[in-house]
Amino acid sequence: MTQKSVSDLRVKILSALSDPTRLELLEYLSGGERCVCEILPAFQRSQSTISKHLNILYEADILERKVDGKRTVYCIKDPQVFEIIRMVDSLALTQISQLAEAGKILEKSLNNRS
Amino acid sequence: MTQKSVSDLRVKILSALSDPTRLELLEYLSGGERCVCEILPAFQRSQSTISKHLNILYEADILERKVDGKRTVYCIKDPQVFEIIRMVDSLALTQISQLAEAGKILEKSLNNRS
DNA sequence: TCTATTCATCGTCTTATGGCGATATGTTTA
DNA sequence: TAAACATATCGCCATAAGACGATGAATAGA
Repeated sequence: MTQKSVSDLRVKILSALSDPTRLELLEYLSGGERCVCEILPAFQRSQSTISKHLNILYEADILERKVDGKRTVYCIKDPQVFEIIRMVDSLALTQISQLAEAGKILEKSLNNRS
Repeated sequence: MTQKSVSDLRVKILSALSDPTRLELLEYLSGGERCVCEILPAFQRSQSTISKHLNILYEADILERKVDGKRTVYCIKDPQVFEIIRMVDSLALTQISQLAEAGKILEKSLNNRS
């Protein structure tokens, strides 16, 4: 049973991370906890949209939420999530540099042709 | 420009990983390169579906593809992708154990109540 | 050359996702 | 208690994504 839960959670976490707005939200929250009214002006999205995104990250257990008076404060639950993102970036960078390398080789062979 | 590319690729990679079938495909391919006709019987999905999933992983630069006669062989391009998945699992496990911990505490307090 | 095999792609359907405005809910403040 | 504020949620639309069967294209073998 735990096995199934882990693979479900795995997909849930990865799905939550696979959206540009949510990645920006995480980056924004890397500076520490913020209430929604602070977050909103930093994003060019409607309040309902941001709220929904925050909730998706919360449901995936990536964000923590605490209600403080009439405000709701969100923060990163486990900074390990940034390690994941960094690894993805690292993979992406490897791909890009390989592409650039291929580009150079291609260019060189095109020049040699003339 | 590279900046935008990295964040695009980041989302592309994460999206590619956020599907249970594709994660299973990666796991299956962790044993080494396989042609599609080997992969198919291992999955209860139509040929077209598997082909599409493989293509998504290929487009995200996670899989490599080589045509060999009438076969197409897929393999993991960079094993670092498994590091990413392991980190996600680790995050998921932390969440589950925290949940279990909370469950115990709740149970204990319920018992104490009686 | 005809046939079978292997795989990608297309068309279609259904469901999921992201976006928004409007509305509901709870909380301070006047 | 009324008004203002802060958020979540609802209902809707448009687009994306996953699934399948059917078709297409390439290769291998008879």
